[in-house]
Amino acid sequence: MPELPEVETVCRGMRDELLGKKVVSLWKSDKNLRFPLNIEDASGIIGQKITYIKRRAKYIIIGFKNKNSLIIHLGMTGQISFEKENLNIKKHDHFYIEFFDKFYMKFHDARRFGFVIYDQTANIYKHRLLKDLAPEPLIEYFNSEYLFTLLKSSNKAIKEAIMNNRIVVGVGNIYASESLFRANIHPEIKAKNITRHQMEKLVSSIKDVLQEAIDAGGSSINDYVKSNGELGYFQLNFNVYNRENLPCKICENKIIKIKQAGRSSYFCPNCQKY
DNA sequence: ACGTGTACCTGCACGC
DNA sequence: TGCGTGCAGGTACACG
Repeated sequence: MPELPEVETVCRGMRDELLGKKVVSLWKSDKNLRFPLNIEDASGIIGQKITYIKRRAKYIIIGFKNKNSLIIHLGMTGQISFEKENLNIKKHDHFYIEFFDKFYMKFHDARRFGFVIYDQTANIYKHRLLKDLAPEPLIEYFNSEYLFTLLKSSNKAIKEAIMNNRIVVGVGNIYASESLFRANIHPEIKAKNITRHQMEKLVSSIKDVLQEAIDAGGSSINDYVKSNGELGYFQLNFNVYNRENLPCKICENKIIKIKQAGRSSYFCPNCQKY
C-alpha cells in the first residue's frame, strides 16, 4: 500500500501523538510479521521516552532516550492507530505499545508483509535494512544530473529503475506511473535512452507528485488510513493509476494497463509515446 | 558481482 | 451461493 506520501503522513501523525511519551509495556500477537520480533529483547525500550520519529524511504524509525530503536514498515496493508483507555484487540492486530496513562499505539496488518523490529545499534542508519538505501526523492541531492549519470547505461525500463530503492527510495507502483505520465515518458523506455531534458522533467514530476500527495494526506485505496483514522484524498487526483480504459484527462485517449516486472503499469499511449 | 524471480499473506472482485 | 482464479500501495533473499 503505502508509498512515501502515505508513510510520511503516518509518521507525522505519530510524531504529533507520541513524542516524549514513556513506554509502559509491549505486546505482540502470536503470528510473525515479515520479520520476527522478540518481545523480550524489545523490552529494552520499556520505561524509555520517545525522542524522535523519522522516516527513511518507507521505513519509520522510532528513537528512544537510551538510543534503542524500533523500525516499522507498513508493507502493503499495515496501519498505525492510537487508542486511549479501552484497548480493543481485533483480527490482524499484531503489535502495540502501551504508554503512560493508558495510551496505546497499535500496528494492524492483514497481509503481514509489514514488520516491527527492535534494534539497539547506536547509529540506526547503519542497520542492514537502511545502510544501502538511495537518496530521498525530495532532497536536492536527487536531481536530474544524479539520475541521468546513474542510469546512463541501464537497460532497465525507466519505471523499474525509479522503483528501485538503490536508485531512489519511496517511489512505489502508484507514484511511478503518475510521475511518468506527468513527464510524458513511456514506462517501458530503457533508462539509458532517456534524454537529459526528459530526465529533468521526470525528476521534477516525481518531486511534485510526491509533495502533492503528502499535502493531500496520501492516497486511500482499500486499506490505507492515516493514523488518526482519516482518509487521504490524493487518489482523486490520479491521472493513470487504476484508470484502465478510462479517458486520459489530457487527451481523452484510453489509458492502457500493462505488466512490468510483475506489476501493473498504467499510461496514456498518446501522451507517453515510446 | 550482478540482475532476476519468488516468496511471504489475506481479502476482495470477478466469472462460472 | 459457492468455488476457483487473479490481483492488490512492498521488498528481502535465494538463485543463476
